Amino acid sequence: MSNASQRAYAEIRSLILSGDAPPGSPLTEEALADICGVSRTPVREALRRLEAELYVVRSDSQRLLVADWSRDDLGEMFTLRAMLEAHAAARAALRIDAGTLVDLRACNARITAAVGQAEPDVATFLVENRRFHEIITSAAASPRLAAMLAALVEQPVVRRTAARYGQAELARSAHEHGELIQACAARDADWARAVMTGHIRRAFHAFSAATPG
Amino acid sequence: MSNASQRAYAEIRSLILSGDAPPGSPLTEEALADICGVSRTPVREALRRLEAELYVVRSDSQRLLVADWSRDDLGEMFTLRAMLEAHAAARAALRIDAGTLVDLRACNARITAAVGQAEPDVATFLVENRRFHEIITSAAASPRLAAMLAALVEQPVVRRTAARYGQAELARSAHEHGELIQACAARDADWARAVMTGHIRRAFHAFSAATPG
DNA sequence: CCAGCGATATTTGTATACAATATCGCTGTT
DNA sequence: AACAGCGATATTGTATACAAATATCGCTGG
Repeated sequence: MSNASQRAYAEIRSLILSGDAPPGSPLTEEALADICGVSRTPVREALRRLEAELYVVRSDSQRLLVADWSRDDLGEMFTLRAMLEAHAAARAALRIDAGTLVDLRACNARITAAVGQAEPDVATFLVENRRFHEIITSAAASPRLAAMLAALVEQPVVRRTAARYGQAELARSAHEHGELIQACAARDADWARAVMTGHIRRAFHAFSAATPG
Repeated sequence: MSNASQRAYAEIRSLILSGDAPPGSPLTEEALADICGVSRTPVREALRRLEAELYVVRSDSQRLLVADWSRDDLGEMFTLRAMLEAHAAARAALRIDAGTLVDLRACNARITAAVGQAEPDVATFLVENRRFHEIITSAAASPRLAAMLAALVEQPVVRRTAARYGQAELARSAHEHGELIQACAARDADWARAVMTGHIRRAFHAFSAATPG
């Protein structure tokens, strides 16, 4: 997937996640091509990928609609993410090298600094938190796992979760990251798995509490 | 994905899984278009999907190669499949309806019959085994889970595993299916999860024993 | 004989044209 | 007024043409 396709993918995905293209609204290739400033061909490739990732669904005969994620869907996404990311953490604990461990510590130091103040820097938290989880996933050294997780980690979902977190919860999140680093340094896969499972499931409950309906 | 795209997908996938296109061999769009009797456009769509499912990988600049699955890759695939399919079984136990339970029993009755003889009918076993697992996955009622599992269940891998099984192991497999049906009928998610986990992991070890290198 | 380089050829990426199919609205009939 | 049938329109699916990127191979110079 090269230039135009990737831009189309990012653009359409952003339309969906920002809410500009609300659930159930139709996505026509030509309109998207206009918006993205490319032809239909790369738009189609982007749509096929979004379809595989269940961001869009096919309605009665072939028309594409923005998918509508129910409360149950979101719960299932969090559960799958908890399973897969915990598995990634366990693998990472067994495989991570010293240099990556240093990166992880540095990353979490930035998170700790961002949330240590009375008025936490949520923007930095979001960026570094994402990076932290990416490092873990990458250290798991399983492209298949990484691909599955990529379609499961939604920044807007994380954002809503973080918005619900107060300073205390953000700090606890950073603390859990620290414990995960300890588990990795100790090469303790079970420990890492348990910490990550709790980490994600707590996020799920915070998200649920923040979500009406 | 309509007619030509789907045929291209099935055709190329079959080329890869049959070994006609061995690991590492290059896949050029035009050649595949000739083989499939369609133009490059549907071939490209098929390749994008195969790429997402990790059947093919991108080499140095943009050329596509048939992926080479290492022993570790296969182990990771089995582990992921065990996790996800066990999760599917747990969900299925909570959601399955009476009619589907009847289908499941009928399916496993055919499996039991096929493997009950001294000379087991492996072909029937393979067809009905696949159907059995599909029913469970479908009863889990999670399109996301179903999509993830679809890319993980390789018929050639299952075939090699079954080929390694003797009559006793095939019969045990059928028995495990029966236990899974019991767990579902009892609405016992933990039981279903445990049975499915063991079921897949045993298959993995049989496969490993059958695989040189 | 080998390294570096450039022309050629191959291959992928993107746009566009065309075909097939479904949707929607209109008209005419009952 | 309601509905069937039909035609216009919109949308997707496929093929092809062209552009850009990349590899291949032969040439030249050392």
